[in-house]
Amino acid sequence: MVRVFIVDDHPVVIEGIHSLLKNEKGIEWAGHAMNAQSCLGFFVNNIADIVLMDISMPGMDGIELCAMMKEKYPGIFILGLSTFNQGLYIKKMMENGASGYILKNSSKEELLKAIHTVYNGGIFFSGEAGEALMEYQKSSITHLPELSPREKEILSLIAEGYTNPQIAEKIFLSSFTVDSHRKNLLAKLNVKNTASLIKLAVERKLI
Amino acid sequence: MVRVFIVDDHPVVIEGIHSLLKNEKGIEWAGHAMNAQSCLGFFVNNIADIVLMDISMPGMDGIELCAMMKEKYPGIFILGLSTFNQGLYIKKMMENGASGYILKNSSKEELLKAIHTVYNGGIFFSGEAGEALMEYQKSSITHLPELSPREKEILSLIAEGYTNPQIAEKIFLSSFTVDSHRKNLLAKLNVKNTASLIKLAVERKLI
DNA sequence: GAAGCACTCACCCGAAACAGTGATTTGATT
DNA sequence: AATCAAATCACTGTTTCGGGTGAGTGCTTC
Repeated sequence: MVRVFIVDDHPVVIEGIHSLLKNEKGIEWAGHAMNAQSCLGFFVNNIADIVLMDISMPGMDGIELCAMMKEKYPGIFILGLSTFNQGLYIKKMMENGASGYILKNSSKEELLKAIHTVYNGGIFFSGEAGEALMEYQKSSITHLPELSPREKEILSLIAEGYTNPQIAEKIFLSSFTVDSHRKNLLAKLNVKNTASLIKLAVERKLI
Repeated sequence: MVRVFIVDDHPVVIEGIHSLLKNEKGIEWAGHAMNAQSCLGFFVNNIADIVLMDISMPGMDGIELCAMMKEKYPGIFILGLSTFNQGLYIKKMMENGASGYILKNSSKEELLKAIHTVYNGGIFFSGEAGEALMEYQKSSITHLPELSPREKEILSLIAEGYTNPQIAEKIFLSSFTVDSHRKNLLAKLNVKNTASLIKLAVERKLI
């Protein structure tokens, strides 16, 4: 019997997850709290195996609460809970001892899988959250050099499919100049051709 | 019976629209949420046909929420809701799959017309921004032609920055063949060069 | 069996991109 | 005053891209 507790400031989420789990065998509903203080209060006299914890809450957020809970009760597994993929927060929560992270709009199957995985000492990420974390790490490792206004402008025009001579005509420059900027873009962003330049630019929202 | 759900952080707006619709035959009040999280929570266990969605909300805004909702529940139609013509936001919301947009101070008649239009798969706009955005919607609705497996493979390799000869070597083809596929990609997707090809591919998640 | 599509290969040619090098001007910073 | 970065322009190559055209194979569909 896995005792599940939930901390979330949104009644609908609590209700939603409660109703997903209430008839599930092997799962016992330990209770819920709507903020960090209530959660800490609950665990003075009670216990649970898994805490589903919202990452963003008024007052103390999930990241802090996660650290406190793991310090006081190292045996309790914490599963981060959020509506959207935020690589940075996911990473911080993991650093503070969480065992995984799922999206609030996960399916019942995914939720149960997460709970059982974590209960058995595993790590669980819902697919999209895992991707977000990896994406975050990828982008935080290599932080991009600043592009000058002119370079951004030309980058956008390249992405729209204009050639050097066309760009030159459009913004009243020599095509040599456009070419220079283009080469600088390749060098600055450390890519070898237009294809990878545009891929990087779109993925990293440079345009 | 059209089931209508509303997401808005202003109680007055919820109450106002509720009272406009509650005695309307053919309309069923599915419920309301005051933020994106609650909305997503609601749809874990419930369903609706139309979601009236405020464009600007604390936390996750309507634009993000719209994208998530359409991804998870493609059959639900979303109608943007705003106090005035916010061109940029409306455009983004349409890009994320909304079916239209109405002003909060619309008349009952206009509201009903919007609901029924959208419920039947149409696009509805109130306000001056309507015409321009309809035009926009037409172009973004154009669905992309299917790419063959080989084409997808080569598209990915192009995006990774490989040239034709490099791709040819990598997958044991003649560089002429790779070039043929490349030209077919440009033709099929109706773009004029590598830059716009890759931009389209990344934006539309072809790779 | 004809038609259609995916996949393959081939060649020509002009345009564009990429590499390398070097230079001047201007405005901000120190 | 000296330095630095951004922005501008120029020339010379080589490589790659992109347009056009054509053709053979194999597999599926009608």
